Amino acid sequence: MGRSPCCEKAHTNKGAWTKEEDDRLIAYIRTHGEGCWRSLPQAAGLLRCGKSCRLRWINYLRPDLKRGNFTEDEDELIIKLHSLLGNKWSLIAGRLPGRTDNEIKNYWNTHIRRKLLNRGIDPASHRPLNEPAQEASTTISFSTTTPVKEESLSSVKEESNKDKIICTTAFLCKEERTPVQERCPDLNLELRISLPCQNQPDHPQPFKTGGTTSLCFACSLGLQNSKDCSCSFIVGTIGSSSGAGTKTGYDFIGMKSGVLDYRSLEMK
DNA sequence: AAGCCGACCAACCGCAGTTTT
DNA sequence: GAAAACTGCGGTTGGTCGGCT
Repeated sequence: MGRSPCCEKAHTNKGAWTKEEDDRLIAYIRTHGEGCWRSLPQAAGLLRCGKSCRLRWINYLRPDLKRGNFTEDEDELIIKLHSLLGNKWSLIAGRLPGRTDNEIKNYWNTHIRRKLLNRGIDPASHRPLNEPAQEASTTISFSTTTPVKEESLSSVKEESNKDKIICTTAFLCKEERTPVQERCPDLNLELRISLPCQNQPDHPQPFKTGGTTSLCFACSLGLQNSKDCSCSFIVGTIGSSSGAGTKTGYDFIGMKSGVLDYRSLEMK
C-alpha cells in the first residue's frame, strides 16, 4: 500500500545550503523543470530531502524573485491583504509578484507588526489597540463553514448617528453560497465590498442574487479572468445607511477608493 | 575589546489536505 | 476504500550580524 518514502532522512544534509548545492539544484531545474520533488534530490545529486529542495528553490533560487527591500506600496498592500486574509501568507504572496510567503511572513513579523503597533493598531485584528475587542464582525470564509477567527480579520466600521453600523465583509468560496451569520441579526448586514471588475467590459457581469451582486473571490482580489474566477463573491448591503462611509469606485480591495477604508483605522 | 541584546532571516518542523498505490 | 506518501502551508527555531554599553 501507499508509496515509497520520499527520501532517506538519515542520509540528508540539513542547515544552510552551499553554493554548490544551489548550483546543482538550479541546473537540474533548468533542465528538467520544477516538480517531482521526491525524486529530484537523487536525480540532481543532492543529499537533501525533496521538501528542502522545494523550499530552497521557491524561496531563494527562483529567477523571478525580487529580493531587496520592500517598498512603501508593498508595505501598505501587505497590511491591507493581511487585514483581509489573515496569516494566509501564500495568498498574500500571490498578490506581490517576486515575493515569497516566507519572505512576507518574516517581513511582517519583523517590520510591519512593529509599524502597526507604533500606529496604535493591533496587528492581529487591524483595529485600534484601545478598542474593545467585540464590536467588529468581519467574517471571511474560504473553504470551511466555520467562521474564521475574528481577531485575524479586518472590519470596516461606520458610525451612523448614534447607532453603530458595522460593515462586515464576507467572502463566499465556490462551494459555499450562504454568508456566515453576522452579529446583530436585526440589521441587514449583508456584505458590501467593491466590485473590482464592474467597469471592465471583458469580464462577465456579476450575477445578482436577491438584490445582491456576486463576484468570486478571485475577482475581489483583482484576478479577473483567472482560472480561479467563479464569480460568487457576495456583495451585500450595509444597513440602511448610504451616507458618509459608503464608498464607490472599484479597484483592488479598495486601495484607491477606500472601500476598505484602512486608513480610518489609523486615527488618533 | 568583550559581552550582551535585539533584529533579521534562512531553514526546519509539524500539520492538514491531496494524491497515489 | 484504506493506507501511506506527497505537497504545500504556517509557525517556530536558531544562526548571524550590528548596535550599544
